Amino acid sequence: MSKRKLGEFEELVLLAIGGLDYEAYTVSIQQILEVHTNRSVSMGAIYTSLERLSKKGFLSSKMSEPTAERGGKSKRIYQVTYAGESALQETRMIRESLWKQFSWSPSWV
Amino acid sequence: MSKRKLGEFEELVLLAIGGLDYEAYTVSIQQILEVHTNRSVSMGAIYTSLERLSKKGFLSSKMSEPTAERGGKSKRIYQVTYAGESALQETRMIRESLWKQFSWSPSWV
DNA sequence: TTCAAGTTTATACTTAGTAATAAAACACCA
DNA sequence: TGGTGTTTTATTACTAAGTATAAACTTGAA
Repeated sequence: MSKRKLGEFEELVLLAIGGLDYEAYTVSIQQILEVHTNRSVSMGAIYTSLERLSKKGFLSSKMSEPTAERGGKSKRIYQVTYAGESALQETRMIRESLWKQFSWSPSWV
Repeated sequence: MSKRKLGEFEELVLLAIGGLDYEAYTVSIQQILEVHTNRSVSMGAIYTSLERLSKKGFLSSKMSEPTAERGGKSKRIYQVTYAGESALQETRMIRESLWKQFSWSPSWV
């Protein structure tokens, strides 16, 4: 067992995939992320993130059949593994426990 | 506006400081983080993070008076700025909206 | 003058983001 | 029917930003 931590973008990618029931591939992930974060996200950024997440065991994937539309080449479909889901839960817990203490006070500077 | 984003560790540091009312310096931040994350955190990691966060305008700081204990030199005390607080809120919102969609399904692999 | 409690710097490693290339499939027309 | 173009997607190579470790420096009380 090694590092198994989540980067900030990796976390968003995992969450996006978890919301895309069996239909998660680079383009649909990109769309979801752009909608939720309200900023543009490049395919390459997603791709490298997907690779790392797969290596860490947080994602599994398989190639789909090609579809009968123009340019409809086969996609690589991703899914969050059990390990991925627990990693998400864990970082969520940590942040929540810190938020409980949090109180913003006006600055003295 | 600017690209002011938060790294995963930067976010934890900000949250920790927000919970340490006027008493946040490197060592107390370290303690809080170790308690909440249950893993060891180095001073240097915190320090570089504090620097970046200050440059981004998410933290302000001042030196304290020395204390009367052995080795009690003056500490640099940090506080979350208004900008820092909103950055935290924003990333929290994004994650929450993604969690709403999230549903983990057993793998097909 | 020694030592504890801090801060700061140097450096290596990991994640994130950009840009460019490659490949698979359908459309369209000579 | 074969070739060229266009769309959709995957992949790789490179650069920038963030994270981690370790060691060096500073200050002040004992």
